[in-house]
Amino acid sequence: MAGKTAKLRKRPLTLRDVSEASGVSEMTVSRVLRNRGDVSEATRSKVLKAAKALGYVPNKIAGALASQRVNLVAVIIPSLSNMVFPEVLSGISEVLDETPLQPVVGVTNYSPEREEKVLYEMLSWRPSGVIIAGLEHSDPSRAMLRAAGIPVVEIMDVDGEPIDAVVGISHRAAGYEMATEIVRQGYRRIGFLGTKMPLDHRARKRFEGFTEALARAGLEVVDQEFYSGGSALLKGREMTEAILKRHPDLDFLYYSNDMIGAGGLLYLLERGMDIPGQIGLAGFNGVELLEGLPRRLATMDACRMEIGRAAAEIIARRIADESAEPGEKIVFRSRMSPGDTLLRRDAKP
Amino acid sequence: MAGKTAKLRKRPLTLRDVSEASGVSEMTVSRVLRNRGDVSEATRSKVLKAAKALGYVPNKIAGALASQRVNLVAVIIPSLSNMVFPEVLSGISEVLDETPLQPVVGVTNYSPEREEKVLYEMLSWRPSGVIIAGLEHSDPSRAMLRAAGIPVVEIMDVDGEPIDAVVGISHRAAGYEMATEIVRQGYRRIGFLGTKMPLDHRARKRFEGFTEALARAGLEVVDQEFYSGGSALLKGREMTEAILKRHPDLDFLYYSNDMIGAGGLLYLLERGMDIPGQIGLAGFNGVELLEGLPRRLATMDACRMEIGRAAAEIIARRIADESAEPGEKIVFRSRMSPGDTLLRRDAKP
DNA sequence: ACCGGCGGTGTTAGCGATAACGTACGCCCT
DNA sequence: AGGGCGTACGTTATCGCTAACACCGCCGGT
Repeated sequence: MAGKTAKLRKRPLTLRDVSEASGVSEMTVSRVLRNRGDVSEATRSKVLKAAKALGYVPNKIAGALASQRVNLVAVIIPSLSNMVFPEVLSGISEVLDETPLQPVVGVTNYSPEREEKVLYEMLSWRPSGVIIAGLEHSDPSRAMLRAAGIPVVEIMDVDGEPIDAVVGISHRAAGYEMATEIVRQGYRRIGFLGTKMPLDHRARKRFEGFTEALARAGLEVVDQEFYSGGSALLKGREMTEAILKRHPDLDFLYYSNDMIGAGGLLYLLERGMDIPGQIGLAGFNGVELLEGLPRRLATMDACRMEIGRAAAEIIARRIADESAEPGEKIVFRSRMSPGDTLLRRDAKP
Repeated sequence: MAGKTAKLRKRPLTLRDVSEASGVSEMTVSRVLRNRGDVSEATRSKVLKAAKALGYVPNKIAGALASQRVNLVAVIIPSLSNMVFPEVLSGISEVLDETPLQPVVGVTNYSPEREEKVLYEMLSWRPSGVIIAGLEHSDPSRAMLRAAGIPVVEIMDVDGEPIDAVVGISHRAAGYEMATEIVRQGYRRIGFLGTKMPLDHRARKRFEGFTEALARAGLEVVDQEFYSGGSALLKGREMTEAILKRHPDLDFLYYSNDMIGAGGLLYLLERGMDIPGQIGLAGFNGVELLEGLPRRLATMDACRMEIGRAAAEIIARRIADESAEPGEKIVFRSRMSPGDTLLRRDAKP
């Protein structure tokens, strides 16, 4: 019944094998496998049967070289353990799933050198487009992106000079808005807790926007505390303890991300602090995790899924239509969610 | 000074452009760019200068086709939002970074159909090896993996029939061991809370091992509660509330993962329950997050990083040395960490 | 002086697929 | 009957790179 199906072969299968097995030319097999061009139903099924029997998997390497087309989109992000990026990725996947395009992910660990290397590797596969986190890249990286001659979408952040298209939120504005609200609610002695990473430009921009708004109100950050590595939740606890030890009179803590914010929240609740009366808290990101906490931490949504979707849509459009305009810019508005850790004295009655 | 560097070109750059710019043959350029074969220092630097000036990025598609070598390792996992898999990935990356190999990730969302599709796509790029989560695959998937003629490492789980090599822990044993300890500590009315996913075979195996150990002690799970989707932490709360409403007399809750376990823990602490006296809790995975919680949840480590590393090492070895033995099997031992939510009455005084 | 060997470079022939064009055949219409 | 046309295929020529070998000085040993 069987055939030479599972036989251990030395030479890998090619179109030729399928063509011989089904008695038609390689070209016809190629047409069948790609659903392109006219093939009669009879030969189509004959070919498909042969291909399946042999267990043939087309060689996209050869296909891509011949057709000068690669249905890959390079997606370059700093980290996978941040929870932010997997969400962006699923936004991208959702959109690309409806197209022939496929995302390929590269991770830079927030290192410009690695970014450059990863980018080089990815571009050497001649992807049809690039989605890359951030607007800050090394000169060689920018040069490569420009020279690649493919659509490039920089995501997450819009505060800077894009290479081509850009989709994101203004982190500077997000920090500004949060500080404004904090001040409006009457908090005055404000501490900041964040990552040590000088290369997390988005966290930096949030902080800059934050201090700018404080300055406008004649305030400045009373004290700061930084961390790197380790369990963010635990670090949030430790940093909160440390900063309050130095300044027990702080009445607000602004965390650069929700995870350390959550750690701080748990710590303060255990201490029986009055939140948000005695002390207010806020983070950034709107992570799903927060929903299960004893109190909802004040935060701002980073629009992760939307950013992913929008970026993928730009890429898809640009690839489908060569003449589409480059340089598109989409700015999402980060929504504030005050939760239970920020006073809510309404401005208007 | 400049040159025709950033000129907007129609025809993409090829080796030929570099070879013309530097006055040597394409072959020599190829040798320089790959650091292979003897090239004099003079021509080497000449070529490198020209390549850099042009902004040339080699075309791996053509290279791979010509050399019949692709330094990609397909990594196929069910999900990125599970935290487990990013850790496995970093284990893999760490090891592969020391080799010419590069991981390429595909995500299946726990769907066998998607797994099959993703696998097909990846194999069509002719990777040098495959690392794939789980031992359960559709027949066509197994056939493809076998027919690919490349090293295959199935990871996470060792309870089943591997295709080639396998690296993981026994989830059945992990469930068994946890149940044994729970019983040994005197708990008797035990509830189970887990995911609804019938396709998470590892969670299922843990549960099977768990009930088997209970059966041995003449016990069975008193009640169960399942969820799917949404914030795991929140679901953990809700499920805990639900199951205790039905059975207020439960004295132990076994969660199929740490995240819902953490939700349950927070819920019970708020209720002022005596943990682990009145009720004990345990999860599975050993996620970093737990370190920041008010109490340390009892859990078992899934050896994620080690699994990633070991799998990558097998792949690297097999690719470096064609004659290396296939079918290797590495079983890690999942370590129990009783934390603060499981009584600790030692067996021996 | 001759030869072998070696470092350095060029030549030739694919790798496995697809684009573009070519051809055979049947069918309808005049 | 013959022209015109559309369908269903086959042929040929790349795509950009590398393996394998050929080549060519130049060196030192005998």
